[in-house]
Amino acid sequence: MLDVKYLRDNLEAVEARLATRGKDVGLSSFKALDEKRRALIKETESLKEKKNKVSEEVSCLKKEGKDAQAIISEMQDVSLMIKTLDKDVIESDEELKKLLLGTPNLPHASVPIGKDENDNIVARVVGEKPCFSFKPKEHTDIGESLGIIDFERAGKLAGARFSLMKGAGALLERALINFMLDLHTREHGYTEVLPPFMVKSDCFVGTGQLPKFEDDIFKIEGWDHYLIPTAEVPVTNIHRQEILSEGVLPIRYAAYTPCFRKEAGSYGKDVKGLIRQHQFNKVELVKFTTPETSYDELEKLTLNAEEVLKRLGLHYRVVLLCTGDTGFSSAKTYDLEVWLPAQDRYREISSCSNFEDFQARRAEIKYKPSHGGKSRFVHTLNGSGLAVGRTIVAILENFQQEDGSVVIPPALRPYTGGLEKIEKK
RNA sequence: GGAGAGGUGGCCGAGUGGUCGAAGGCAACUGCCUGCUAAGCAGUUGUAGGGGUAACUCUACCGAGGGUUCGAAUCCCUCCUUCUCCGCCA
Repeated sequence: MLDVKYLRDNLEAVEARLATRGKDVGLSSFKALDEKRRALIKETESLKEKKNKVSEEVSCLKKEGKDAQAIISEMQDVSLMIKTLDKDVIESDEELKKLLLGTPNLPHASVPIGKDENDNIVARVVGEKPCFSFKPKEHTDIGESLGIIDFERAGKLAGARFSLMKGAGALLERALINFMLDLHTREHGYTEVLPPFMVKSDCFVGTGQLPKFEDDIFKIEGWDHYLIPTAEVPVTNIHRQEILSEGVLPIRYAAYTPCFRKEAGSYGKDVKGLIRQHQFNKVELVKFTTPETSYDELEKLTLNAEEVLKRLGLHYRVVLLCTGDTGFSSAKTYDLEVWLPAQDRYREISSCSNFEDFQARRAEIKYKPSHGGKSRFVHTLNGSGLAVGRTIVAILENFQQEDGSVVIPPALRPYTGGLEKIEKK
Protein backbone atom coordinates (compact mmCIF):
# COMPACT_ATOMS: atom_id res chain seq x y z
CA MET A 1 0.00 0.00 0.00
CA LEU A 2 1.25 3.44 -0.86
CA ASP A 3 1.35 6.24 1.68
CA VAL A 4 -1.77 8.43 1.42
CA LYS A 5 0.10 11.62 2.22
CA TYR A 6 2.79 10.88 -0.31
CA LEU A 7 0.14 10.12 -2.88
CA ARG A 8 -1.70 13.35 -2.09
CA ASP A 9 1.45 15.40 -2.63
CA ASN A 10 2.84 13.54 -5.64
CA LEU A 11 -0.18 12.25 -7.45
CA GLU A 12 0.94 12.94 -11.01
CA ALA A 13 4.44 11.58 -10.51
CA VAL A 14 3.06 8.40 -8.94
CA GLU A 15 0.56 7.89 -11.73
CA ALA A 16 3.28 8.34 -14.34
CA ARG A 17 5.58 5.86 -12.64
CA LEU A 18 2.85 3.28 -12.13
CA ALA A 19 1.88 3.63 -15.77
CA THR A 20 5.24 2.04 -16.64
CA ARG A 21 3.83 -1.20 -15.28
CA GLY A 22 1.67 -1.22 -18.36
CA LYS A 23 -1.72 -1.57 -16.72
CA ASP A 24 -4.23 1.11 -15.97
CA VAL A 25 -3.63 2.02 -12.34
CA GLY A 26 -6.96 3.76 -11.93
CA LEU A 27 -5.96 6.45 -9.47
CA SER A 28 -8.21 8.99 -11.18
CA SER A 29 -10.75 8.88 -8.36
CA PHE A 30 -8.15 9.39 -5.65
CA LYS A 31 -8.25 13.15 -5.36
CA ALA A 32 -12.02 13.41 -5.03
CA LEU A 33 -12.17 10.49 -2.58
CA ASP A 34 -9.43 11.89 -0.42
CA GLU A 35 -11.01 15.32 -0.28
CA LYS A 36 -14.44 13.94 0.46
CA ARG A 37 -13.07 11.84 3.26
CA ARG A 38 -11.28 14.73 4.90
CA ALA A 39 -14.30 16.99 4.68
CA LEU A 40 -16.44 14.34 6.36
CA ILE A 41 -13.89 13.86 9.12
CA LYS A 42 -13.84 17.56 9.78
CA GLU A 43 -17.59 17.70 10.03
CA THR A 44 -18.03 14.75 12.39
CA GLU A 45 -15.17 15.72 14.60
CA SER A 46 -16.50 19.19 15.24
CA LEU A 47 -19.86 17.65 16.17
CA LYS A 48 -18.12 15.24 18.48
CA GLU A 49 -16.29 18.11 20.09
CA LYS A 50 -19.61 19.77 20.77
CA LYS A 51 -21.04 16.54 22.14
CA ASN A 52 -18.13 16.12 24.53
CA LYS A 53 -18.41 19.67 25.80
CA VAL A 54 -22.16 19.47 26.35
CA SER A 55 -21.83 16.13 28.13
CA GLU A 56 -19.56 17.83 30.60
CA GLU A 57 -22.14 20.53 31.11
CA VAL A 58 -24.79 17.92 31.79
CA SER A 59 -22.55 16.39 34.39
CA CYS A 60 -22.04 19.78 36.08
CA LEU A 61 -25.72 20.62 36.04
CA LYS A 62 -26.64 17.29 37.56
CA LYS A 63 -24.11 17.74 40.31
CA GLU A 64 -25.65 21.05 41.13
CA GLY A 65 -29.04 19.40 41.13
CA LYS A 66 -30.30 21.45 38.20
CA ASP A 67 -32.44 20.30 35.31
CA ALA A 68 -30.54 19.33 32.15
CA GLN A 69 -33.40 18.04 30.11
CA ALA A 70 -33.29 20.85 27.53
CA ILE A 71 -29.72 20.27 26.40
CA ILE A 72 -30.09 16.54 26.69
CA SER A 73 -32.83 16.47 24.11
CA GLU A 74 -30.82 18.81 21.93
CA MET A 75 -27.94 16.38 22.14
CA GLN A 76 -30.09 13.49 21.12
CA ASP A 77 -30.33 15.08 17.70
CA VAL A 78 -26.62 15.77 17.57
CA SER A 79 -25.87 12.17 18.50
CA LEU A 80 -28.06 11.00 15.69
CA MET A 81 -26.26 13.24 13.23
CA ILE A 82 -22.93 11.94 14.43
CA LYS A 83 -24.11 8.40 13.90
CA THR A 84 -25.06 8.95 10.28
CA LEU A 85 -21.96 11.00 9.55
CA ASP A 86 -19.76 8.33 11.13
CA LYS A 87 -21.20 5.84 8.71
CA ASP A 88 -20.28 8.13 5.83
CA VAL A 89 -16.75 8.49 7.16
CA ILE A 90 -16.34 4.74 7.45
CA GLU A 91 -17.73 4.30 3.98
CA SER A 92 -15.35 6.78 2.40
CA ASP A 93 -12.48 5.34 4.45
CA GLU A 94 -13.24 1.96 3.01
CA GLU A 95 -13.54 3.30 -0.50
CA LEU A 96 -10.16 4.95 -0.22
CA LYS A 97 -8.61 1.87 1.33
CA LYS A 98 -10.03 -0.32 -1.39
CA LEU A 99 -8.46 1.91 -3.98
CA LEU A 100 -5.12 1.88 -2.20
CA LEU A 101 -5.16 -1.89 -1.60
CA GLY A 102 -5.69 -2.40 -5.31
CA THR A 103 -2.85 -0.09 -6.31
CA PRO A 104 0.50 -1.76 -7.08
CA ASN A 105 3.84 -0.74 -5.60
CA LEU A 106 6.05 1.90 -7.18
CA PRO A 107 8.94 0.36 -9.10
CA HIS A 108 12.35 1.35 -7.75
CA ALA A 109 14.36 3.87 -9.79
CA SER A 110 16.82 1.16 -10.83
CA VAL A 111 14.12 -0.97 -12.46
CA PRO A 112 14.20 -0.76 -16.26
CA ILE A 113 11.07 0.42 -18.00
CA GLY A 114 9.54 -2.27 -20.16
CA LYS A 115 6.40 -4.03 -21.24
CA ASP A 116 6.91 -7.72 -20.54
CA GLU A 117 9.54 -10.38 -19.96
CA ASN A 118 11.24 -9.53 -23.25
CA ASP A 119 12.34 -6.23 -21.72
CA ASN A 120 13.95 -7.81 -18.68
CA ILE A 121 17.68 -7.35 -18.31
CA VAL A 122 20.10 -10.21 -17.78
CA ALA A 123 22.21 -9.12 -14.82
CA ARG A 124 24.66 -12.03 -14.93
CA VAL A 125 25.10 -15.53 -16.24
CA VAL A 126 26.71 -18.13 -14.01
CA GLY A 127 28.20 -21.44 -15.16
CA GLU A 128 27.87 -22.98 -18.57
CA LYS A 129 25.38 -25.04 -20.49
CA PRO A 130 26.21 -28.73 -20.20
CA CYS A 131 27.11 -30.64 -23.37
CA PHE A 132 25.35 -33.85 -24.24
CA SER A 133 26.50 -36.52 -26.65
CA PHE A 134 22.87 -37.56 -26.99
CA LYS A 135 19.53 -35.79 -27.16
CA PRO A 136 18.61 -34.88 -23.58
CA LYS A 137 15.20 -36.09 -22.44
CA GLU A 138 12.57 -34.11 -20.61
CA HIS A 139 12.26 -34.58 -16.87
CA THR A 140 8.84 -36.19 -17.24
CA ASP A 141 10.27 -39.00 -19.36
CA ILE A 142 13.25 -39.42 -17.08
CA GLY A 143 11.15 -39.43 -13.94
CA GLU A 144 8.63 -41.91 -15.27
CA SER A 145 11.12 -44.31 -16.76
CA LEU A 146 13.13 -44.34 -13.53
CA GLY A 147 9.91 -44.95 -11.63
CA ILE A 148 10.43 -41.98 -9.33
CA ILE A 149 7.54 -39.79 -10.50
CA ASP A 150 4.07 -41.19 -11.14
CA PHE A 151 1.92 -38.63 -12.90
CA GLU A 152 -0.76 -41.11 -13.87
CA ARG A 153 -1.60 -42.17 -10.34
CA ALA A 154 -1.25 -38.58 -9.15
CA GLY A 155 -4.00 -37.78 -11.61
CA LYS A 156 -6.14 -40.52 -10.12
CA LEU A 157 -5.62 -39.06 -6.66
CA ALA A 158 -5.91 -35.36 -7.32
CA GLY A 159 -6.24 -34.65 -11.02
CA ALA A 160 -3.99 -32.65 -13.33
CA ARG A 161 -1.12 -30.56 -12.01
CA PHE A 162 -0.32 -32.89 -9.15
CA SER A 163 2.50 -35.34 -8.77
CA LEU A 164 3.32 -38.47 -6.83
CA MET A 165 6.97 -38.86 -5.96
CA LYS A 166 8.23 -42.35 -5.23
CA GLY A 167 11.39 -43.99 -3.96
CA ALA A 168 14.45 -42.01 -4.97
CA GLY A 169 12.18 -39.22 -6.23
CA ALA A 170 10.63 -38.69 -2.83
CA LEU A 171 14.07 -39.01 -1.27
CA LEU A 172 15.47 -36.41 -3.65
CA GLU A 173 12.71 -33.98 -2.76
CA ARG A 174 13.34 -34.44 0.96
CA ALA A 175 17.10 -34.22 0.50
CA LEU A 176 16.80 -30.94 -1.39
CA ILE A 177 14.63 -29.38 1.29
CA ASN A 178 17.09 -30.33 4.00
CA PHE A 179 20.08 -29.24 1.95
CA MET A 180 18.58 -25.82 1.28
CA LEU A 181 17.46 -25.26 4.86
CA ASP A 182 20.85 -26.28 6.24
CA LEU A 183 22.68 -23.99 3.84
CA HIS A 184 20.58 -20.96 4.70
CA THR A 185 20.42 -21.53 8.44
CA ARG A 186 24.00 -22.67 9.02
CA GLU A 187 25.87 -20.51 6.53
CA HIS A 188 23.64 -17.58 5.63
CA GLY A 189 22.33 -16.65 9.07
CA TYR A 190 18.65 -17.38 8.60
CA THR A 191 16.42 -18.69 11.38
CA GLU A 192 14.33 -21.66 10.38
CA VAL A 193 10.58 -21.36 10.85
CA LEU A 194 7.84 -23.85 10.12
CA PRO A 195 4.61 -21.86 9.79
CA PRO A 196 0.97 -22.88 9.36
CA PHE A 197 0.15 -23.89 5.79
CA MET A 198 -3.23 -22.18 5.95
CA VAL A 199 -3.66 -18.71 7.44
CA LYS A 200 -6.30 -16.06 7.85
CA SER A 201 -7.32 -13.59 5.17
CA ASP A 202 -5.71 -10.66 7.04
CA CYS A 203 -2.32 -12.18 6.31
CA PHE A 204 -3.07 -12.28 2.61
CA VAL A 205 -4.07 -8.63 2.64
CA GLY A 206 -0.83 -7.92 4.47
CA THR A 207 1.39 -9.38 1.78
CA GLY A 208 -0.78 -8.26 -1.14
CA GLN A 209 -2.45 -11.45 -2.44
CA LEU A 210 -5.81 -10.09 -1.28
CA PRO A 211 -8.05 -8.44 -2.21
CA LYS A 212 -6.88 -8.42 -5.80
CA PHE A 213 -5.75 -11.97 -6.46
CA GLU A 214 -8.33 -14.07 -4.69
CA ASP A 215 -8.86 -16.19 -7.79
CA ASP A 216 -5.32 -17.55 -7.56
CA ILE A 217 -5.58 -19.06 -4.09
CA PHE A 218 -7.54 -21.86 -2.42
CA LYS A 219 -10.09 -20.87 0.19
CA ILE A 220 -11.02 -23.23 2.99
CA GLU A 221 -14.76 -23.60 2.87
CA GLY A 222 -16.52 -22.22 5.92
CA TRP A 223 -13.33 -20.72 7.31
CA ASP A 224 -11.55 -17.42 7.00
CA HIS A 225 -8.45 -19.36 5.96
CA TYR A 226 -6.70 -19.85 2.64
CA LEU A 227 -3.98 -22.34 1.74
CA ILE A 228 -0.70 -20.50 1.41
CA PRO A 229 0.55 -20.00 -2.16
CA THR A 230 4.01 -19.27 -0.77
CA ALA A 231 5.63 -19.14 2.68
CA GLU A 232 5.97 -15.39 2.11
CA VAL A 233 2.42 -15.02 3.42
CA PRO A 234 2.71 -16.63 6.86
CA VAL A 235 6.36 -15.70 7.42
CA THR A 236 6.08 -12.01 6.55
CA ASN A 237 2.99 -11.83 8.73
CA ILE A 238 4.84 -13.26 11.73
CA HIS A 239 5.49 -9.67 12.75
CA ARG A 240 2.18 -8.23 11.64
CA GLN A 241 1.03 -5.35 13.86
CA GLU A 242 4.29 -5.34 15.77
CA ILE A 243 6.79 -2.65 16.55
CA LEU A 244 10.27 -4.16 16.48
CA SER A 245 13.34 -2.55 17.97
CA GLU A 246 15.95 -1.54 15.43
CA GLY A 247 18.52 -3.69 17.18
CA VAL A 248 16.85 -6.92 16.09
CA LEU A 249 17.01 -5.97 12.39
CA PRO A 250 17.68 -7.41 9.94
CA ILE A 251 15.54 -10.42 10.77
CA ARG A 252 16.10 -13.36 8.44
CA TYR A 253 13.79 -16.34 8.25
CA ALA A 254 14.02 -19.46 6.13
CA ALA A 255 10.96 -21.65 5.82
CA TYR A 256 10.09 -24.84 4.05
CA THR A 257 6.43 -25.12 3.13
CA PRO A 258 4.28 -26.67 0.47
CA CYS A 259 2.62 -24.03 -1.71
CA PHE A 260 -0.85 -24.22 -3.17
CA ARG A 261 -1.93 -22.31 -6.26
CA LYS A 262 -4.96 -22.51 -8.47
CA GLU A 263 -2.97 -21.58 -11.57
CA ALA A 264 -6.18 -20.16 -12.96
CA GLY A 265 -5.71 -18.74 -16.41
CA SER A 266 -2.71 -20.92 -17.20
CA TYR A 267 -4.66 -23.57 -19.11
CA GLY A 268 -2.53 -25.23 -21.70
CA LYS A 269 0.63 -23.79 -20.21
CA ASP A 270 3.22 -26.23 -18.87
CA VAL A 271 0.57 -28.89 -18.55
CA LYS A 272 3.11 -31.66 -18.37
CA GLY A 273 5.41 -32.33 -15.51
CA LEU A 274 6.57 -30.65 -12.36
CA ILE A 275 6.93 -27.13 -13.71
CA ARG A 276 3.49 -25.83 -12.86
CA GLN A 277 1.64 -27.63 -10.08
CA HIS A 278 -1.27 -26.93 -7.77
CA GLN A 279 0.95 -28.08 -4.91
CA PHE A 280 4.70 -27.79 -4.77
CA ASN A 281 7.43 -27.51 -2.18
CA LYS A 282 9.52 -24.42 -1.69
CA VAL A 283 12.13 -23.10 0.70
CA GLU A 284 11.51 -19.41 1.15
CA LEU A 285 13.77 -16.67 2.49
CA VAL A 286 12.19 -13.65 4.17
CA LYS A 287 13.86 -10.54 5.57
CA PHE A 288 12.80 -7.55 7.62
CA THR A 289 15.21 -4.61 7.35
CA THR A 290 15.53 -0.87 7.83
CA PRO A 291 14.76 1.26 4.76
CA GLU A 292 18.41 2.25 4.51
CA THR A 293 19.70 -1.30 4.10
CA SER A 294 16.97 -3.04 2.14
CA TYR A 295 18.60 -2.84 -1.27
CA ASP A 296 21.90 -4.21 0.02
CA GLU A 297 19.90 -6.95 1.67
CA LEU A 298 18.15 -7.71 -1.62
CA GLU A 299 21.52 -8.28 -3.29
CA LYS A 300 22.59 -10.56 -0.45
CA LEU A 301 19.33 -12.47 -0.47
CA THR A 302 19.66 -13.05 -4.20
CA LEU A 303 23.20 -14.33 -3.72
CA ASN A 304 21.97 -16.63 -0.94
CA ALA A 305 19.45 -18.17 -3.33
CA GLU A 306 22.05 -18.41 -6.08
CA GLU A 307 24.36 -20.30 -3.77
CA VAL A 308 21.98 -23.27 -3.86
CA LEU A 309 22.32 -23.47 -7.64
CA LYS A 310 26.08 -23.03 -7.48
CA ARG A 311 26.53 -25.87 -4.98
CA LEU A 312 24.34 -28.14 -7.05
CA GLY A 313 26.37 -27.27 -10.13
CA LEU A 314 23.43 -25.92 -12.09
CA HIS A 315 23.87 -23.31 -14.80
CA TYR A 316 21.65 -20.26 -14.41
CA ARG A 317 21.24 -16.58 -15.07
CA VAL A 318 20.00 -13.67 -12.97
CA VAL A 319 17.40 -11.45 -14.57
CA LEU A 320 16.31 -8.00 -13.41
CA LEU A 321 12.60 -7.72 -14.13
CA CYS A 322 11.37 -4.64 -15.98
CA THR A 323 8.49 -2.48 -14.74
CA GLY A 324 5.91 -4.38 -16.77
CA ASP A 325 6.98 -7.78 -15.43
CA THR A 326 7.50 -6.87 -11.78
CA GLY A 327 4.88 -8.29 -9.41
CA PHE A 328 2.12 -6.24 -7.85
CA SER A 329 3.69 -5.78 -4.41
CA SER A 330 7.33 -5.60 -5.43
CA ALA A 331 9.48 -2.53 -5.98
CA LYS A 332 12.32 -4.53 -7.51
CA THR A 333 12.66 -8.18 -8.42
CA TYR A 334 15.47 -10.45 -9.58
CA ASP A 335 14.49 -13.80 -11.04
CA LEU A 336 16.91 -16.71 -11.04
CA GLU A 337 16.46 -18.77 -14.17
CA VAL A 338 17.95 -22.22 -14.34
CA TRP A 339 19.01 -23.85 -17.59
CA LEU A 340 16.86 -26.76 -18.75
CA PRO A 341 18.58 -28.58 -21.62
CA ALA A 342 15.63 -30.63 -22.81
CA GLN A 343 13.45 -27.56 -23.09
CA ASP A 344 16.44 -25.66 -24.45
CA ARG A 345 15.60 -22.65 -22.36
CA TYR A 346 15.99 -20.95 -18.98
CA ARG A 347 13.15 -21.35 -16.49
CA GLU A 348 12.35 -19.32 -13.40
CA ILE A 349 13.37 -21.17 -10.27
CA SER A 350 13.48 -18.28 -7.80
CA SER A 351 12.15 -14.77 -7.52
CA CYS A 352 13.80 -12.33 -5.09
CA SER A 353 12.03 -9.09 -4.29
CA ASN A 354 12.23 -5.97 -2.20
CA PHE A 355 8.77 -4.76 -1.27
CA GLU A 356 10.09 -1.70 0.56
CA ASP A 357 7.33 -0.56 2.94
CA PHE A 358 4.46 -1.71 0.71
CA GLN A 359 3.71 -4.86 2.70
CA ALA A 360 4.80 -3.33 6.00
CA ARG A 361 2.20 -0.61 5.64
CA ARG A 362 -0.52 -3.16 4.87
CA ALA A 363 0.57 -5.48 7.66
CA GLU A 364 1.53 -2.66 10.04
CA ILE A 365 5.07 -3.81 10.73
CA LYS A 366 7.20 -1.06 12.23
CA TYR A 367 10.43 -0.59 14.08
CA LYS A 368 11.58 1.85 16.72
CA PRO A 369 14.81 3.60 15.67
CA SER A 370 17.70 3.12 18.13
CA HIS A 371 18.38 6.82 18.36
CA GLY A 372 14.83 7.77 19.22
CA GLY A 373 12.13 9.33 17.10
CA LYS A 374 8.91 8.00 15.72
CA SER A 375 8.57 4.40 14.70
CA ARG A 376 8.92 3.73 10.99
CA PHE A 377 7.76 1.00 8.66
CA VAL A 378 10.28 -1.76 8.06
CA HIS A 379 11.16 -2.95 4.59
CA THR A 380 10.25 -6.55 3.75
CA LEU A 381 11.98 -8.81 1.25
CA ASN A 382 11.66 -12.36 0.17
CA GLY A 383 12.95 -14.84 -2.32
CA SER A 384 12.70 -18.51 -3.13
CA GLY A 385 15.71 -20.42 -2.07
CA LEU A 386 14.58 -22.43 -4.05
CA ALA A 387 11.45 -23.91 -5.60
CA VAL A 388 12.08 -27.59 -4.89
CA GLY A 389 10.03 -29.16 -7.68
CA ARG A 390 11.72 -27.09 -10.34
CA THR A 391 15.10 -27.90 -8.80
CA ILE A 392 14.29 -31.57 -9.34
CA VAL A 393 13.42 -30.80 -12.94
CA ALA A 394 16.80 -29.11 -13.34
CA ILE A 395 18.70 -31.95 -11.70
CA LEU A 396 17.00 -34.63 -13.76
CA GLU A 397 17.52 -32.80 -17.02
CA ASN A 398 21.05 -31.52 -16.44
CA PHE A 399 22.57 -34.61 -14.82
CA GLN A 400 20.92 -37.29 -16.94
CA GLN A 401 23.19 -39.91 -18.49
CA GLU A 402 22.93 -41.64 -21.82
CA ASP A 403 21.88 -44.89 -20.09
CA GLY A 404 18.86 -43.12 -18.56
CA SER A 405 20.30 -42.78 -15.07
CA VAL A 406 20.72 -39.49 -13.23
CA VAL A 407 23.79 -38.51 -11.23
CA ILE A 408 23.05 -36.87 -7.90
CA PRO A 409 25.11 -33.68 -7.34
CA PRO A 410 27.86 -34.30 -4.76
CA ALA A 411 26.60 -31.50 -2.51
CA LEU A 412 23.36 -33.41 -2.10
CA ARG A 413 24.80 -36.83 -1.32
CA PRO A 414 25.06 -36.28 2.45
CA TYR A 415 21.31 -35.92 2.28
CA THR A 416 20.57 -38.96 0.13
CA GLY A 417 22.28 -41.43 2.40
CA GLY A 418 25.24 -41.49 0.04
CA LEU A 419 23.18 -42.34 -3.02
CA GLU A 420 25.18 -41.09 -5.99
CA LYS A 421 23.05 -42.09 -8.89
CA ILE A 422 19.43 -42.87 -9.59
CA GLU A 423 19.19 -45.89 -11.86
CA LYS A 424 16.45 -47.89 -13.40
CA LYS A 425 15.62 -50.95 -11.37
C1' G B 1 -16.76 -30.56 22.12
C1' G B 2 -18.30 -29.33 27.70
C1' A B 3 -17.46 -26.16 32.39
C1' G B 4 -15.17 -21.99 34.59
C1' A B 5 -11.82 -17.52 34.95
C1' G B 6 -9.33 -13.59 32.49
C1' G B 7 -7.82 -9.85 28.34
C1' U B 8 -6.58 -2.01 30.82
C1' G B 9 -0.56 2.36 28.62
C1' G B 10 6.84 -0.42 27.78
C1' C B 11 5.76 -3.71 32.21
C1' C B 12 2.89 -4.52 37.00
C1' G B 13 -1.76 -2.99 38.54
C1' A B 14 -6.43 0.18 40.18
C1' G B 15 -10.79 1.58 38.19
C1' U B 16 -18.86 -1.06 37.58
C1' G B 17 -22.11 5.23 33.88
C1' G B 18 -20.06 11.74 34.21
C1' U B 19 -13.19 16.55 33.94
C1' C B 20 -10.56 8.67 32.83
C1' G B 21 -6.04 8.95 27.91
C1' A B 22 -7.01 6.50 32.34
C1' A B 23 -4.88 6.35 40.08
C1' G B 24 -0.55 4.00 42.14
C1' G B 25 4.04 1.45 41.29
C1' C B 26 8.16 -0.07 38.12
C1' A B 27 11.23 1.05 33.97
C1' A B 28 13.24 4.94 30.72
C1' C B 29 14.55 10.04 29.75
C1' U B 30 15.44 15.39 31.33
C1' G B 31 16.72 19.03 35.05
C1' C B 32 18.20 20.07 40.15
C1' C B 33 20.88 18.25 44.19
C1' U B 34 24.61 15.04 46.03
C1' G B 35 32.18 13.87 46.13
C1' C B 36 31.43 8.62 44.48
C1' U B 37 28.73 3.04 40.10
C1' A B 38 23.37 4.76 45.24
C1' A B 39 19.58 7.87 47.27
C1' G B 40 16.42 12.33 47.06
C1' C B 41 13.35 16.22 44.61
C1' A B 42 10.76 18.17 40.17
C1' G B 43 9.24 17.20 35.30
C1' U B 44 8.69 14.23 30.77
C1' U B 45 7.59 9.52 28.48
C1' G B 46 1.53 5.85 23.60
C1' U B 47 -0.61 5.28 18.61
C1' A B 48 -3.48 6.93 14.53
C1' G B 49 -6.23 10.61 11.99
C1' G B 50 -8.10 15.88 11.13
C1' G B 51 -7.07 21.45 11.26
C1' G B 52 -2.97 25.18 11.57
C1' U B 53 3.27 28.24 8.55
C1' A B 54 3.90 27.37 13.68
C1' A B 55 3.20 27.39 18.99
C1' C B 56 -0.89 24.55 19.27
C1' U B 57 -5.59 22.28 18.92
C1' C B 58 -9.47 18.71 17.99
C1' U B 59 -11.14 13.47 17.31
C1' A B 60 -10.59 8.29 18.13
C1' C B 61 -8.33 4.21 20.70
C1' C B 62 -8.74 0.39 27.90
C1' G B 63 -8.72 -7.65 23.08
C1' A B 64 -12.06 -6.82 18.17
C1' G B 65 -16.87 -5.47 16.28
C1' G B 66 -21.87 -3.97 17.25
C1' G B 67 -25.75 -1.99 20.82
C1' U B 68 -27.99 1.00 25.08
C1' U B 69 -27.21 6.34 26.82
C1' C B 70 -27.01 13.39 26.54
C1' G B 71 -22.48 10.67 28.27
C1' A B 72 -19.16 3.85 28.50
C1' A B 73 -12.80 1.24 30.23
C1' U B 74 -17.32 0.70 33.19
C1' C B 75 -24.07 -1.95 31.20
C1' C B 76 -25.86 -5.55 26.95
C1' C B 77 -24.75 -8.80 22.49
C1' U B 78 -21.33 -11.29 19.06
C1' C B 79 -16.53 -12.76 17.96
C1' C B 80 -11.23 -13.49 18.87
C1' U B 81 -7.70 -14.90 22.36
C1' U B 82 -5.18 -16.67 27.07
C1' C B 83 -5.40 -19.82 31.40
C1' U B 84 -7.58 -24.08 34.46
C1' C B 85 -10.47 -28.62 34.56
C1' C B 86 -13.15 -32.59 31.77
C1' G B 87 -13.70 -35.20 27.08
C1' C B 88 -11.28 -36.58 22.44
C1' C B 89 -7.29 -37.33 19.73
C1' A B 90 -1.39 -37.53 16.72
